[in-house]
Amino acid sequence: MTEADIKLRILLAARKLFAMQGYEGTSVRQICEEAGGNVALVSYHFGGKENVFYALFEHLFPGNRLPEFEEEMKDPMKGIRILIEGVIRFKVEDPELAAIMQHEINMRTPRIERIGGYVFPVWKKLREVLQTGREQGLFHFRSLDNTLQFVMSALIYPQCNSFIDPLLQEGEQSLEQLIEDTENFILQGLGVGRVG
Amino acid sequence: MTEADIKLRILLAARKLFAMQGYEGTSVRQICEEAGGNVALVSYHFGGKENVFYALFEHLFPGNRLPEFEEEMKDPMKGIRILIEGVIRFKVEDPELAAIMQHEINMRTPRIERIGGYVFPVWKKLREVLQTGREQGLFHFRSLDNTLQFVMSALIYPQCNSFIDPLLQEGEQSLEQLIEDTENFILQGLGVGRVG
DNA sequence: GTCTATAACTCGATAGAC
DNA sequence: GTCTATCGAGTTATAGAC
Repeated sequence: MTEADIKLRILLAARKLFAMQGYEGTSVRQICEEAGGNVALVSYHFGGKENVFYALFEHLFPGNRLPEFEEEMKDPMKGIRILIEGVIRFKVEDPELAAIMQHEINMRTPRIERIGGYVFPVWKKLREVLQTGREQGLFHFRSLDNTLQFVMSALIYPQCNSFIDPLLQEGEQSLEQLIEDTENFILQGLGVGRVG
Repeated sequence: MTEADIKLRILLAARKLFAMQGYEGTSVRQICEEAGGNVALVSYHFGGKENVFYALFEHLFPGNRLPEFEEEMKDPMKGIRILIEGVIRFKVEDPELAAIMQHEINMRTPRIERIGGYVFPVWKKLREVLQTGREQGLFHFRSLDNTLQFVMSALIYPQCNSFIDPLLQEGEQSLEQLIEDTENFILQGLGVGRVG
């Protein structure tokens, strides 16, 4: 068992447990047990529970790759599609980190400020795209603030709550179908294709 | 200080603290300190921390008044407007209880099942309204499951996160304006007025 | 690098005084 | 009805053995 092994296993164990129980609700003991190591390893490798948390974002959050799409973002239609697809893919591929973020934000935890540093660039870009799209006559809405929140909602919220599964009846669907439905709802909500 | 006084003060203190810190993150000691009473009063009046939690829903959740609108719900357009307005008003009038619910759902806490008993009737009604509206040719969408989640998202998520305030720029708005914007986005998203 | 043992703390709950 | 005092079980963190 090399150092990288146990460090990574601690990270993955922490992600799993933070997602299920929250940061406060998860003990260092639990993390190390899940990772197959000893209680003291968190202090030794990360210097405390808090640093394990931030290491998750440093290593596993894909929003850091946003600058790669700089060019496509200049076209609002391309831009909003890329953002929709990117956020949904993130949520499906790493539902645990997504749940952790949603929880931290909802609870306004003491870690929220540093989390903002990771996620704000994504939503700022979405805001720009909505703004540009309205200026070009593609999107139609009264309030940019509210619209930003509606679009964020449709991206963030669904599929994050197995809680509401009893209300659903259609069973499994493909990722592509989900992305298409989301695009349709959001673009219609933005009044794409509307006259005036 | 009568019994009702301290019981109510404990409830309000618990609501405030659960909203800020979550159920697990809030100690009985904190609740009693906030309520201006002693640690033992929770055990005495409620029989434990858990019963304080459920008492919040029993006494303060307005979704229990849903049956009053049975008649209006038969018209999908009236129905969806009532649900939109009702949910938004609840969130604005009792943001703490709303935050508690969002947190519990997000974390799939051990209390989630009983919470479902309070909130599922509301979302079941929304599902019915969407279904009926589609059958009547008013709404247009592929997946009822996904659409239900998009509408729920636009209702639940916005205004719940002061976290994203740094991304907003338009300042205060009236409740009526918020309801109107939400209605517009959702109804457009549902394809109201679309041909075919 | 990983462990055990333990210090120092906070938690929920309650017995018993008043 | 409300308090103090306390129990037992949990927590983070770390000193020191190996």
